[in-house]
Amino acid sequence: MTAQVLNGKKTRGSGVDIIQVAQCAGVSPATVSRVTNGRSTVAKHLAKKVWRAIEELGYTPNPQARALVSGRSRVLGLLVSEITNPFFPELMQNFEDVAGKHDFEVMVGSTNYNRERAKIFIRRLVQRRVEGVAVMTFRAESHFLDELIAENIPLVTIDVSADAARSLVLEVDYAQGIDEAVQHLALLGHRWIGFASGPMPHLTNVRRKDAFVRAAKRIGLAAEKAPVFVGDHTFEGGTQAALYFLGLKPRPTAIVCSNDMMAVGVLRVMAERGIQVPRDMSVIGFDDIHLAEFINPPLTTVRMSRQELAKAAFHGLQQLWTEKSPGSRNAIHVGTRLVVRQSTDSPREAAEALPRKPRVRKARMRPVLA
Amino acid sequence: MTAQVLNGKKTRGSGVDIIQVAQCAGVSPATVSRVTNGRSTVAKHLAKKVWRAIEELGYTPNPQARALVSGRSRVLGLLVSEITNPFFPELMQNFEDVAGKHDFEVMVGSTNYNRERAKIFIRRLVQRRVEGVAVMTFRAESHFLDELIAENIPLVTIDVSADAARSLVLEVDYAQGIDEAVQHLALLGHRWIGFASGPMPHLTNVRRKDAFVRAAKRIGLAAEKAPVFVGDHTFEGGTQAALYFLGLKPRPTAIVCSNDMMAVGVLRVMAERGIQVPRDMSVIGFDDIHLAEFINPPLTTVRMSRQELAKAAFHGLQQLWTEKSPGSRNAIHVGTRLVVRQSTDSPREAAEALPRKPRVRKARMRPVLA
DNA sequence: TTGTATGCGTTATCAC
DNA sequence: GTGATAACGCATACAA
Repeated sequence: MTAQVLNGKKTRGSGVDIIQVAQCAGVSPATVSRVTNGRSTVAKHLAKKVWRAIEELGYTPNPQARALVSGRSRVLGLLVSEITNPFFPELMQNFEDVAGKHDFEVMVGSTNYNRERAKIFIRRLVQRRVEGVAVMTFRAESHFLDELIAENIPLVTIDVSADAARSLVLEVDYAQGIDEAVQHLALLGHRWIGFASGPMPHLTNVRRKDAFVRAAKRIGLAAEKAPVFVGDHTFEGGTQAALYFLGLKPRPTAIVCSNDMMAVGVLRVMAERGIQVPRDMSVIGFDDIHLAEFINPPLTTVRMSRQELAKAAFHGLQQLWTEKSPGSRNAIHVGTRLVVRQSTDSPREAAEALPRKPRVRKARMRPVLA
Repeated sequence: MTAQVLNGKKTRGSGVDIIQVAQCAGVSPATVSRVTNGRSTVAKHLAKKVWRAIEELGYTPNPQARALVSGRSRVLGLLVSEITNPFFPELMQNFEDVAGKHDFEVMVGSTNYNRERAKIFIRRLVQRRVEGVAVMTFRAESHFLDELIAENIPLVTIDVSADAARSLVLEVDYAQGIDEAVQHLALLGHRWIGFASGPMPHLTNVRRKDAFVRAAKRIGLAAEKAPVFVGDHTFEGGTQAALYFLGLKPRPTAIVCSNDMMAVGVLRVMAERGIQVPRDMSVIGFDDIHLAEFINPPLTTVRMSRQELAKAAFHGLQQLWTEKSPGSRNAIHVGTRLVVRQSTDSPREAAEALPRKPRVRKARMRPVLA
């Protein structure tokens, strides 16, 4: 029963429109519009009166009318690959937060690695006239994006450029965190480290693996033949990787995983086999999903900041909006870093085998053979 | 370079409007509108021609224009309490899927138990003229909803009614699954079972706890003094609960938790103390979050179906839309059920103490004292 | 059954 | 700086 009828006219929703505000403030609708849009060409005292009227009437501009006349929907798209992967919800929230601060709404869609789902979602995006899309899918499934590209919608992707005029790529520095991970292990005394990779055609996984191989080489460990198992970034992939490494003749003393879910799978196998982590085997993940600190033992992992990623994605879109010529565009850099928890330690036989670098950060190095 | 200029007029976005379609099909705009809106009052052969024109020109109706003239935004709101709780992303996806099938977009917001966040999000909802909101927050924070109620926006809540004209409540049948859980434990031979509750003023937690107490009573176990620890539905709350139950004089042989995160906390404490689950302690969770099957050991838990919940929420809104008189409205029922995994087993001393029901489903009952 | 005309609430283009 | 006024793209009341 909140002033549903005003001026003999039914009011729906917020009910009050720009004309009523104008009347109440004693100005023209145009001036009200200028005020709500932050145009600086309005006299102070008039703006004041307009704001007062807005306050008094509880006026909120109608977004659909605005969008219609301005051609800008103030809606963004966010495409992720699987919402059940804890990495993404955090990313979504951070993206929505930045977007919201700039008065954008965001449509989120999870492909679940399903081509059809992606297509349907993208269709919805163009139908709703989104002003930009962040494709946070870590896959080069750019054929999904054809419709977006055809509509000339600004696009921000990860790792691999969309090959479109109005697009921009976020370059994740995998090497940074993976270097830290390998050095961390080397310092602990590990000399034979396995890498559980994600599915191989995907660029992001190639990069993670290459970063590992280079890091291992650089550290002087495992020469060029660091053992690599190609999994699929799932829990099951992790169990398979664990089984593979456990079967190796000289068994690795540590496993670095291409993502956290695989690390969780590895942990499960170790637990089932009675192999203590980290005493008998060190494990490192990648992503730092929420779960990483709740699993047993808490997972040492490489963190890729969701907040940084979200901000970079939004700013990338901003860049594309304000950009005149699609020329001088440079990729946006996103860092990674190691987070040490409790799934890494010195290997049991390490202390005497490697007496040369006894100094390890914390006092977590165990006494010999104890 | 996709037909950006048509008829000497710059086309933006999908570019083609209802008038062009009308011309192309040789009918009036009104007829095109009737066709796209599925009005049955259009002659078959004309509709055919219209569809052909739509196809040919790649026409998609402008949602903002539609919303403006019809007064219906085709946008819904979804409010959850914390996006990092794996329960919610699944719920979100399911809700978006149902909504999407009916041509609705959904704005999701996570309060993170932060009053200010909720307020801000709700303001955005009314500004965007959402047609309905699903409040899946499991809390009676109805003061958040005042603005929604004042705008007379259809509201679906969980457990506790919003006390608004156009609202409806989803009644989750906690007792159903919790009964199953307690009976499952009783069948395994447990007679002294602890309950780790969520924060107590909240109705949902009261209901879960009451369901447990009643189930325990009904089963004839633990008389009326089943031990209850009031935690806070977080991982830490779970560790505290575990410590509490471990300190009890006759130590419970099983712990039922009010949600999965607490169960995960319990599991962690058990692991740290070297207490084997399920051999030395059985643990049951509630929710069946994704993580439940990946934790060690996989968690026996009560599943509350996200899909069922999402569908119920949407159908609730539909009901509110089509409803004439806000009278004959009945709550929507949502069930729960036990999912048995590997965190439950017979207590060690059970077999001789309770010889009466030796038959347990799978062959998971251990030999006495082995 | 189909077409014509009006209006939805706002921004933008002009004059002033 | 400020105010009229014409779009924006569509649904719909009404006329035919």
